[in-house]
Amino acid sequence: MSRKILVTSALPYANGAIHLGHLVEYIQTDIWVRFQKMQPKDKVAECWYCCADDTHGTPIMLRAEKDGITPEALIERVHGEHSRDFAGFHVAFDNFYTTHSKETQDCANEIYARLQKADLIEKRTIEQYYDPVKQMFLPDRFIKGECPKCGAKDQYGDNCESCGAAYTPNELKNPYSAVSGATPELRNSDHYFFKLSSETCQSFLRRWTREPGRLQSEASNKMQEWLGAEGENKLTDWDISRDAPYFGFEIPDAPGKYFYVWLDAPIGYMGSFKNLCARKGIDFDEYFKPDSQTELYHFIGKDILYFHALFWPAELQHAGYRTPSGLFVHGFLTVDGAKMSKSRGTFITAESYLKTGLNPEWLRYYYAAKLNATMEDIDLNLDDFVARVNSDLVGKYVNIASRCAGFIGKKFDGKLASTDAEWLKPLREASASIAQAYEAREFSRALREIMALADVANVFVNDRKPWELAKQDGKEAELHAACSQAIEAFRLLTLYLKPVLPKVAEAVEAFLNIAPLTWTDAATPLPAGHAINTYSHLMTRVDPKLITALVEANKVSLAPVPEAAPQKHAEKQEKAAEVAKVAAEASPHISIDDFMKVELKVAKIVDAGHVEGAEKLIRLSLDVGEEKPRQVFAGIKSAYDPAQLIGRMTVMVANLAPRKMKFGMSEGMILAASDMDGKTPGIFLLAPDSGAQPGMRVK
RNA sequence: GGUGAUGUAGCUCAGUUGGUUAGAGCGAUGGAUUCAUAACCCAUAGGUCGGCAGUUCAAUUCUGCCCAUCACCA
Repeated sequence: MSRKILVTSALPYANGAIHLGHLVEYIQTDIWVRFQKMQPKDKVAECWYCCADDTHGTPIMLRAEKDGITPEALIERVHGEHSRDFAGFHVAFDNFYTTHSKETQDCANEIYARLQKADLIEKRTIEQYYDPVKQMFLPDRFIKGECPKCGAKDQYGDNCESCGAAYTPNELKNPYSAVSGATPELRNSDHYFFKLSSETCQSFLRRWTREPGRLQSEASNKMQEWLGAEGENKLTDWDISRDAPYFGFEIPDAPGKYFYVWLDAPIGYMGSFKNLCARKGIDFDEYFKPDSQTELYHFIGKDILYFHALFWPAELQHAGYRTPSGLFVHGFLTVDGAKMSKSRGTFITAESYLKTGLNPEWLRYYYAAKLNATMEDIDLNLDDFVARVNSDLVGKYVNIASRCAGFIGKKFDGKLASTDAEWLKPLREASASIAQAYEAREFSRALREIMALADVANVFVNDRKPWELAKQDGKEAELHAACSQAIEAFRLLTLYLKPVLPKVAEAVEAFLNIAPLTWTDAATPLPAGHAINTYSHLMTRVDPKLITALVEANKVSLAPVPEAAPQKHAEKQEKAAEVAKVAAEASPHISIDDFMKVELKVAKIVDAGHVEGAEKLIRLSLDVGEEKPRQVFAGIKSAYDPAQLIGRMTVMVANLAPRKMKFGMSEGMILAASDMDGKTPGIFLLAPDSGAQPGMRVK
């Protein structure tokens, strides 16, 4: 049966620029889609590629306010920027829409209504911080204050970037609103929850995530982790509503309540497709009805697997729609082996790449050469980028046409001889395995294979020595044949590279004077007598100076703390990297004050026991002269038997931020010595001399 | 702390259902060549397959532990 396929890429958030990290996904998807579109209709009847800007949520609302414009104006401006960037990298959406659309709203309302009917929506009252000045409830990331554990100032409401502790906003000391600076107050509010913890969702997801083809094995493992063991209910209900003021869709019959942005984001896929259907006369229901025979694939990054593999299929299933055929999850991009960094200039925007004058197809090729079907991160090594593009694309591939076309033009009036030759057979037959690699998203394998064929073609030209034949009388036919065959090889290589290099392919089609190449054209050689056009160079080499310029253009001086805006994945990463960098550059010495911050106390082990399910941990109860003994988990199981520990004295860090662990709270840390290089085995607990009493300060 | 992943030549990556000399491309070195925007071709060097232990006649490949990096969760 002929396939009908709908493909999506994740929706970029409408408050920031597209950068090279985003592009991994869009280029990956675009290559896959272009490959599908090259297939004959009896194989792939249609393949649609939909995406949209993700336009809702508090950050958009506040950003617009800061810029002094309406959210609608903001998202329209960003939509223009995003469209420009995608077009610049030849990402060919069939529809790049917006979640702020009637279609998305209709779909969201419909899904919500059906979930209500299925008894999967529940209203609950929750307590949340409210900004009395701004008159709005504050998301966690908009509440700042002092870390309850280490006292660091200006920490976000969810975790401390100074000591790493995680907590709830209510625990922050001296909290203030990052929006207005006012002291927030706790208020009650009704919220709507999607009952993800329900039996029906649990059992459905357990089944769904295990079905073949849905998820890559690593993603599937991850899901098992989130779902927990059979019978174990690890999923929690999902808060899908937000209070006004909020930029989004108001929930029907719930004035002042809005759908949380993450509810309508995936629904934006449907909205975008619905919009496309209306314009192209496609049958929307054929794609989204429960027993649909069409295929639906979402390309996403591993950071949003949670939303796409849990909420999304559960929603669709229980709202009476089909679920995705598969999720294609990719890893993150690193640049020169490290997270993208603004201070290093490796947080590279799509716009700056194009403006610097780099060819987008260089990047498409480089990414493709690195991409496979796993969730592994891929690294953009800038030196490697230059070397690889120059040698593969210019040195090998383009060179074949460049070294033969001249003879055809000058000596044979641009007309080809027969291209029927035995040595071209393997090149033609490679079509099947290359197609298989593309289909399986093993792009790196596909390109390795293609480049090996380019080597074959170059060796062929070398062996035939057309430059010598050209000087000898009576060798015209041989020269004609050799060059024509090499041109045919070049045509095949172009065909195979077309999903990756659409613009080069277009130029080659013009040069060869042929119709747009499709996958089946591999079987039909250029006929004898076919006239080709004059060759003009198809691609230049990467000038390393451009890379230097690009990095310079993206360098941002290590600015003070960025404004309080919730951060999408990459920025968050980038920021964490900066924090780590600053920490690493700190002086090798600490002051006495620093040391005194650590409160060391003598502790008596009053109880000790094994921890079920932990390989290294022992649970300790420590008397430090306080009312109640402290519970501490220590990774010393390999060296100590709990029974022998009871009654012993040791030293603990008493003011370490308590940490919630799988097995309970750990309220401190005991001190033990071990060889950091691992040469001498063993762990050695510290103990005070006799006479020390529980609770004594150590300094 | 838990879970998942990754660690193979200077760089980027293949590969091994355990089996004689571990591969490719780039880079380096030497040669050949001059049709091709110095591209192409041939050759050479370069690896204790992260470390330690175990299973085995045999381990880079299996198992365990450790180390490093990344992510997620708590």
